[in-house]
Amino acid sequence: MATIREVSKHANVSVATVSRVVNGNKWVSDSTREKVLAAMKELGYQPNSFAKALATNKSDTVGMVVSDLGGPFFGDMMRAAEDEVRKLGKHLIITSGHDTLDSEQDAIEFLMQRRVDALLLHLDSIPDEDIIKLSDTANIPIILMNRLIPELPDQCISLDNDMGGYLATQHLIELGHTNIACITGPLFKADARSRLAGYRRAIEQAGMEYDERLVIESDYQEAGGKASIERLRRRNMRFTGVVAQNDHMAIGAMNALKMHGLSVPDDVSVVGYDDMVMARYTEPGLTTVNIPVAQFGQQAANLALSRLGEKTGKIFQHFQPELVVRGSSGPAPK
Amino acid sequence: MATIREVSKHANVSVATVSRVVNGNKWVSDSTREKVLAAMKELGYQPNSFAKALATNKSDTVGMVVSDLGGPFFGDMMRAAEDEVRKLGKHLIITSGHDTLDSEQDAIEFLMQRRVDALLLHLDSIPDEDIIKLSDTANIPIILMNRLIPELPDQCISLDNDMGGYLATQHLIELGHTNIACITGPLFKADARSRLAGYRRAIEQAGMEYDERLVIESDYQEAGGKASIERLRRRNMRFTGVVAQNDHMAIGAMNALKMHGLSVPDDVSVVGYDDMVMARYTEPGLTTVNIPVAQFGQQAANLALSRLGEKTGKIFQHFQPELVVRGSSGPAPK
DNA sequence: AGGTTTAATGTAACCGGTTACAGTGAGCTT
DNA sequence: AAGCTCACTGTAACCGGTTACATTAAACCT
Repeated sequence: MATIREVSKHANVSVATVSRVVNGNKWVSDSTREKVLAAMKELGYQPNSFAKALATNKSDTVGMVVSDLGGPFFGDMMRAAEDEVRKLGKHLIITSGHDTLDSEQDAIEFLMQRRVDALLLHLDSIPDEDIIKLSDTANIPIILMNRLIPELPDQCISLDNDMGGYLATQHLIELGHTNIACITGPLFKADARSRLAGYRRAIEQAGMEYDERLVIESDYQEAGGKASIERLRRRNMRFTGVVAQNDHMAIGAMNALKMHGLSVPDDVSVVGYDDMVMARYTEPGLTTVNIPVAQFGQQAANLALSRLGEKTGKIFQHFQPELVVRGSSGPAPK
Repeated sequence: MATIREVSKHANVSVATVSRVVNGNKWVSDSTREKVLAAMKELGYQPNSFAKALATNKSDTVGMVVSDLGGPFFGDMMRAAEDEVRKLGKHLIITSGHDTLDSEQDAIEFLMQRRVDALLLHLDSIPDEDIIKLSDTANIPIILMNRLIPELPDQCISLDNDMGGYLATQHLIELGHTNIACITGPLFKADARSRLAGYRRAIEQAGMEYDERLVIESDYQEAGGKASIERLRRRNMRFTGVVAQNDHMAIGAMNALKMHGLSVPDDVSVVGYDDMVMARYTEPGLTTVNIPVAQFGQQAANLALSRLGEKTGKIFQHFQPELVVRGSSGPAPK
């Protein structure tokens, strides 16, 4: 692999001149530039990115941590972020946090050691304080995706989860439902708490009473959704609507309801959250709340790049969810 | 950020000694090691990976090119590959080839410039010859995923697509179907051709005649599956079974059949290929051919690592698909 | 005691770029 | 013609590690 010095010998110029040509510095005469370009082409010269990074202390690399490299949710986010980053000739290094505290910390350390220029983080387990500390000590832009940390408002790309919970619940209320259950994610997660708050707000605003017995804390898994229906039945709670805090649980709930001979949506309406691919394919199609996942990735990347002074333009940081109505929700039975 | 020289001053030793401690070289006395470790901790020393890469000409990084960062197919592959790579303290850099020739070449060039230690490639558009050339010139391991290049058999992780096509078709034959249509992917792609060959083999082996009019070349998209059913009907072909070469097209086909008032599987049986997540959620569940996607990623990573001499053990390179029977296939109607 | 081995450590060149600074010569001013 | 710009180019230090080789001192022969 040819080095800059070989190129400089070949073209009869100094290394500084070659470097100038490579980096588009204007203080090079046309004839010299030609010579250098010819030599570069002849030797198949490719600059060594490590040497460059070492000398400039910049890696032209953006790091991203996601909870899970699989999963359609993150796929769209990664794709969108990579598009933005590569437009500027930079790389995206993606690592997985595997949804555990250790692994998330490990992933961040990994990327910091790689001296990424910025960090796009989707974290589930690391608490706010640690992120704030990281943001203070690391002297690179740190962007949080799908999370709102009050102390770092201008580094967050977030969704109004309260509004999402509200929309889902309000939809069922409008359809005439008066007994609406809620299956939540783990309530130590902020998004689950916000969605629940939105549910409660809708209930109370409609003049109904918030009944804790209709709320089941679950785990964001399909099996959890199923189990939640069983728990509701064992509590002898009457309900004609179910707001699940994600699509997995909603699908589990639908299956459990069917298994008990109940029809969705004739007997019970079900609303999900996330609008994952399968929501379109269930029978009936799942009414759910859409999250602009690709936007998260895109705007997070743009926010980071603008922090680095490499990009200008408006950046949207706070997104509103939208209700997607399909077949799983209908008028309340008489 | 502390450098190795600062640490060496702090511990009253030379840089060489610090380097030895960091890299676990045994020619260091216990007392010195203690001193150095203490100094490292005190200064919060983190080795600069670029300096290391520059000096050793190794990046501890494996590059991966996938067609699409979204899509459940690649998610599982990436996750499995990352797991393996990180077990050895290395990084996976993933870039997207976006399913186009230019973009795939670009992604490879990107990664080569980053001096990755090995390359895991899932390529759709780059022809065999170019890959062979790349493999010859690049002096790092190049591993192909889900592709079999005859000239590079020991660098390929592949699936027996012929067998997959055969299994799907044979399944319908066993159920008594005698008129079985096939909806293929773009036939310039090798996997589509192999799957079609398997279809034909099953048909002919059962003593039936291969009828070109029952074969529709499509595009691996849901809309394409739908359109293919329309074309079959316009051709006035009678069929009670459909073998689609991926799940997207199978789902499109199912929807089209339903739209024409036909029941799946009572009137027409449908078999897909890939066993994507949604195959479980359609109504009825989609009978399909499973691809061990995670295995691809895992074994590709292991193959690369073993080529680098960093790992030993058996590696599986050639996989057999398996039929997953769900509700979309049933006995042929009388 | 002198020579040899062995363990532990240090010195300095090197990896391949960037860039501050110095230097050169042509063209322009006065 | 001397002085001054200005455009262009070169020299060499530097980024932060690795590692071949030199050095040192203690231990172990015979």
